[in-house]
Amino acid sequence: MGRVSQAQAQENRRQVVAAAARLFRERGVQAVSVADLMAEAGLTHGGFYKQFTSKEALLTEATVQAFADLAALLTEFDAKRPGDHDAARKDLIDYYLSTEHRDDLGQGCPTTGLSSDIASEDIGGSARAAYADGVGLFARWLSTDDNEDLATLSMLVGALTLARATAGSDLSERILTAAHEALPDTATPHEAEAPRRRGED
Amino acid sequence: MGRVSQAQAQENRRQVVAAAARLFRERGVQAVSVADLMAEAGLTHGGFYKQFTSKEALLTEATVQAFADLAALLTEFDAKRPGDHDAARKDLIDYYLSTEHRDDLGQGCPTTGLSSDIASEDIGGSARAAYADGVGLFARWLSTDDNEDLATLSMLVGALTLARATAGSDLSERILTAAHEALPDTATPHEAEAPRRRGED
DNA sequence: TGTACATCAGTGAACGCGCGTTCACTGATGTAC
DNA sequence: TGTACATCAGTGAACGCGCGTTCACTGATGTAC
Repeated sequence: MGRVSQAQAQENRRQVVAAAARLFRERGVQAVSVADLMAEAGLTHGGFYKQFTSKEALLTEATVQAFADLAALLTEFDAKRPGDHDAARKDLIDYYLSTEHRDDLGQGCPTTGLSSDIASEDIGGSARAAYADGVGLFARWLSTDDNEDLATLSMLVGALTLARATAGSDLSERILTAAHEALPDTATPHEAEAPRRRGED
Repeated sequence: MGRVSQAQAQENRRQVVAAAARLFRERGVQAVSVADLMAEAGLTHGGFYKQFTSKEALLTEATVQAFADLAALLTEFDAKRPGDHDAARKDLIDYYLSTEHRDDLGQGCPTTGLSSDIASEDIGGSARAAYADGVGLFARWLSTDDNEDLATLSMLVGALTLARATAGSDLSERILTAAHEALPDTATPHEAEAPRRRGED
């Protein structure tokens, strides 16, 4: 299996980044090996360093990718409620605090899913910067005016984090419900269907 | 260096659990080796299995210990405001959302500090159960009446999680401030001094 | 109280294992003519 | 369009390393008498 076309190489690279964006959220950076990531694209581990300088560098790319996917999801929510951002915001909150989202780490919000791995990264590093950019984007979308809603974002991230860590206890669902009811003007049963995300490969 | 007194053995064990409670929060379970933990108590790694059945079993004990420390801290907050739980609650929130707490992972809140490692544990495992118990305890303390305040807890955990992951960006402080202002009846500048925690060894 | 001996907390070498990264090699791709 | 050759994406063995766990051993502790 010699050289591969530039288009194929680019596609392989894309798949590795997509796998990282998913698996890093699902299991954490340390629990996913370079070999695991390459295998997701149907490759062996040796070629990894033809595409990436290190596993850590891939984390930055995966973070950028995960937040790009989130941005696309937010756009989708807006598209379903043309001209009514408040309704889209309400829909997003319904989805965010659903048990479906709680149980879907790989495709779930990178703000929550990557927080712990990013917190372990060096201050000043590119992964942290990509993460902070993504958080800013999300917070701005959550605002009902032209600011950013960091308090709502904190509530969402905290409730999802806690619901995941207490999954299996009845606290888990009660946390999601409590957070939902505490968010102003969005106190409705949270059964909204989640928009389908684009498939990964 | 042969056999050691039962009192000394018990004290060594206590120190290893204390080290785990601190380092697991600080760096995460995977980033702390059995040798690291034993070294904190001045021991070599080989004796670990005379005291614990596995590293995972130690996580359960460390979780219990970390939440016991949190409970003691909450009691301290109450003791400083005799008969005025609401004031104690306000003090706790000031501390919780301070930059000092953000930067003090090892001694900081286990609800936030252990959430990611606990989420990776098996559902039904003892570490998860210890964590859920601790979350319940904290949520009950946060209530102004006899219930539990899971929404406030979500806000606190989310803000601290985000502030830590965005440390180095100006978002970090703004998240702490925004969460503080969003919590009802506690909107004051967050400069409260933190109670001193008991030393570790 | 003193003695003989079993206990067992702690030591340090060793185990098998998986990791991130490197590297000589392969052979289809891409290009210069 | 066809040919000769340089490029380089991917392979798979190998590197050094650190991990969780095991184990034969040590020798002070704790106990039975």
